[in-house]
Amino acid sequence: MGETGAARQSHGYHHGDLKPVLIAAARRLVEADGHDRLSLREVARQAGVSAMAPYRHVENREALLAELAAQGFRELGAALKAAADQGVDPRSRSLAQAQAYVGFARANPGLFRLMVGPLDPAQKQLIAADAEAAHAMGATPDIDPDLARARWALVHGLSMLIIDGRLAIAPGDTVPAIVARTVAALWPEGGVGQSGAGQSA
Amino acid sequence: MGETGAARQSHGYHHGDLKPVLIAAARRLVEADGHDRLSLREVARQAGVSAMAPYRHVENREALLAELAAQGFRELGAALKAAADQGVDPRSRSLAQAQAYVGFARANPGLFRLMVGPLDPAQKQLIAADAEAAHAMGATPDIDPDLARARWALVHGLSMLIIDGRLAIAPGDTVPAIVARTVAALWPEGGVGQSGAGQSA
DNA sequence: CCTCATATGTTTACATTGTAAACATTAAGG
DNA sequence: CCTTAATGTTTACAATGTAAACATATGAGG
Repeated sequence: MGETGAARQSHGYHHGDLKPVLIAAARRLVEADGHDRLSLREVARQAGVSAMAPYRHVENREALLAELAAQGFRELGAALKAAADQGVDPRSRSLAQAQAYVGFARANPGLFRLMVGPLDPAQKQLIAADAEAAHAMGATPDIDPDLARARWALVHGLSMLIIDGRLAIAPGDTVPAIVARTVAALWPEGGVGQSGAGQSA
Repeated sequence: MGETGAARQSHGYHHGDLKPVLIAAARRLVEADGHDRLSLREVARQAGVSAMAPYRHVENREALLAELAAQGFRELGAALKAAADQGVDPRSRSLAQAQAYVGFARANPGLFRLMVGPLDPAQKQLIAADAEAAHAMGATPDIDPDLARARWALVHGLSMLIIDGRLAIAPGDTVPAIVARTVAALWPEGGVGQSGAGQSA
């Protein structure tokens, strides 16, 4: 961890730049144990700080989780935007976004479950903007809202089933390939451009 | 252990038929507050029994949640089976099952999230049979496994988005109607037979 | 009927957690 | 240098999960 700019290095009493450290620790723990098992005291411990120190930077446990969720939505939004920018036709764009969505969920299952799960109304307000932005990124401007909703539900459901290990993956098959074939069910007009989804079997 | 068939009513020291009461209380609390906030002590309190009494009937908190999940999977399996039995052509059968799946999730959101969420490996083993049965009920014997997976993911994702309130429902629109139209996106060959999905506006 | 093993509840005890309150230290600015 | 706000700490308390020891009810066998 590079201590440049704002961070102090005295580290005697005042940490100097604690909040990002807390968030990073929380994120690590959420991935390790799930957001419902996140302990503020353990976060403090990992940050090498007293049990009450986090309360100088977040209102309470829920607020810390909300910040984590907001961070996640910002990252997901960026990933979806990047995916959208790399396709030419609507179909390949949408497939790229599906891969990005599922990819994010697989890379950050604990965080994704937190983002997707129910949250206190107060905290929900906090992440609303970021969540909205991510969703806007995910919804390609289709003519048919039913089709857009179907795509979203499909990709979301696929993500959930995958990260919960409920989807049997045949030996030799890969998740991106499964995503590509599954999403293709919503585009009956021929095969999709399988960019980078190699099938080894 | 020969149970006399019904509950005792002495209720002085021994309750007599505590376990179902505990499970019912737990289920109520899971719906009210979410499974992550379930407190064994509160379950005991609701059952009018001491804090340690539940441990005579379940190993620990996780095991109680696992029993709840298993019960949920049995009910979901029954609902899917009933739905399958009431359609004639494969398409209306599958739509009925989709409605049953989403209907179950909407009727028992807390339980559904528990069933769907991650569980200790030990407890997962416990509910595996019931979960498997429910999934088998949900999977209509299609020729194409990709299509079957797409349907499952779609319905699952739709359920999650709906119970988490992430789906805007236009005034006058209804959830069953949305389900019907969304699922129809996977059957491009014309409109589905909208059995019982009335639009109230 | 009496006795007793067993199933079922209870009380006590302890470690862990979230968080409020009061105290301590440091950084920054007059 | 002295004050003040920001940031960390210690102390304290209530709630939780759960282990251990104790209590009682209930059904089987004498």
